[in-house]
Amino acid sequence: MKHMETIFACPISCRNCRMSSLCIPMSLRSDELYKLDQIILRGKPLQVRQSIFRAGDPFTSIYAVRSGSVKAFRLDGDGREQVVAFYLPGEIFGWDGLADNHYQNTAVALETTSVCEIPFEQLDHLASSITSIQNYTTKLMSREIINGQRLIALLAGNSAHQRLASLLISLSDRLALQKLSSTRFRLPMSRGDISNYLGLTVETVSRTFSYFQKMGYLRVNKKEVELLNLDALQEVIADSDVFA
Amino acid sequence: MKHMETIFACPISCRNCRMSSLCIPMSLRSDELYKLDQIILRGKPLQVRQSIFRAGDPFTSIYAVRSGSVKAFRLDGDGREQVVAFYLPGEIFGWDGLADNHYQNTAVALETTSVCEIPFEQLDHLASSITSIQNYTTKLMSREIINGQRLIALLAGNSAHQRLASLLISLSDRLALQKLSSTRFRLPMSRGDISNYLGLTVETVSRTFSYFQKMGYLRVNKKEVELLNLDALQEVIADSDVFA
DNA sequence: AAATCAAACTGATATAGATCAACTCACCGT
DNA sequence: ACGGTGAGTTGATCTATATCAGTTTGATTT
Repeated sequence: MKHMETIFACPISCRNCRMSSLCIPMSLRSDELYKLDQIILRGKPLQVRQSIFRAGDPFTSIYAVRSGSVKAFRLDGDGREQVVAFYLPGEIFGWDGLADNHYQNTAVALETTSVCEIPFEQLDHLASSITSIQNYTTKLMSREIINGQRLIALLAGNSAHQRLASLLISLSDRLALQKLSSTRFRLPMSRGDISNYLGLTVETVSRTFSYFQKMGYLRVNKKEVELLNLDALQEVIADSDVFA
Repeated sequence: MKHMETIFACPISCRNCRMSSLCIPMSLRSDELYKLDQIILRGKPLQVRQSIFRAGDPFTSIYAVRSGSVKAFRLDGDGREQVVAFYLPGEIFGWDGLADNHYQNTAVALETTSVCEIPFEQLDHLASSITSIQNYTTKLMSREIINGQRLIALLAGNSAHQRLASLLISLSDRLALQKLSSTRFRLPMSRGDISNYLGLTVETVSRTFSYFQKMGYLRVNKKEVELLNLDALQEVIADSDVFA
């Protein structure tokens, strides 16, 4: 073991993972963390468009994003894809596979991405002795339900401007959790992914970016964005046009 | 105990509940079911519009619909309500409260409704010794995540016709699980609830019902519907207008 | 450096569904 | 029985966003 550590300059474990304060380790004592660390699989980084799992694959594991980002989508009736979530570092995905032991979604890397694979059977076994793991995974699933419902509300009741503003604020908030800049960042997903996720066309997304820029709310150039006026964006979201 | 049973003509327990084959009991052996039955609270029926819990209330329990039906909605920014789910007999709701120990949604009865309250702390305690309960609740949450994602896909990528057809087919399928007619039933929710849930206006929902009726897909009168051509409705859903 | 290609942006036009307005009907209380 | 109230329906018009049609840009190949 010691030997291994001398070979690999930077052995990867939860202990030295930058995301540990956002991820499952957050809820664990040191001895518990050790046991968790033992079951986690860390493969080589994924390339853009490489899939982590595909809809229909047998469910084996949940995954945590270590670096990079992931989109999850359903294949809808015919073959159209419908993006249902984006995942950033520290976030955990794959719960959709649990209900009937097969993933319902496909998860693919949006950029060069590292994920931690957490075999569910082993996690579940750990959970039976470490209640904080049980509690935490349950909370994670509840959080996923809430996030889904938040998106449902966004899609059912909001304009294109509100939808895009919401996504930008959401990304901003989640980057802040990672101690990264919440105002200047690179969008990991394409305009096509954004429009699909928000139930709009690419043209509308593009025009809305242009509009926000014209209004001085942000600066945008391809995937680089700088949010210049968070309050204005919040206001876009809040403004139900009850009083037009 | 025996005494009690003589007083109440029909003592309510999971054992004689018509929904037991859809609900948690489904996964349990007889001795396990006994323990579950002990912790479940069964209050008097709720009247229309009565709430089971409200957004912000401390999380205590999950709930199973015994009879009647329930809508769950978020309060969005300002005070607008956004319906995120409908629950029918045998279905379980309240998972949104787990993440941070407060319900995110409000749940209200759409008609006279009986629910079983399952105190979560006690359920969780049971789950630590009865693994089938643990497994089943986890699957229920996963199912809730998937249902949310299905709705997201519906809202993001489908027309008014497709959305309403989807809801009707979903209700039909769920009624079939209850061994009720899947073609003739009473909608428990108002046009307003339907339109809110589907991200449409009441007028559009009404017109779409009329259109389906004109096409002979169904007969509708207020809340009574009779589905006359399931295949046609399925086709409405499937038809991506790739080829218009 | 030229050629190719995909992503993003922008303009012109079309349309699904929203909005505004009126009407019907069932139900409720008096 | 009689007005009142709210849910649902239907019609006329409006508009946010889709669709169609380029153009620009930057990356990749040759």
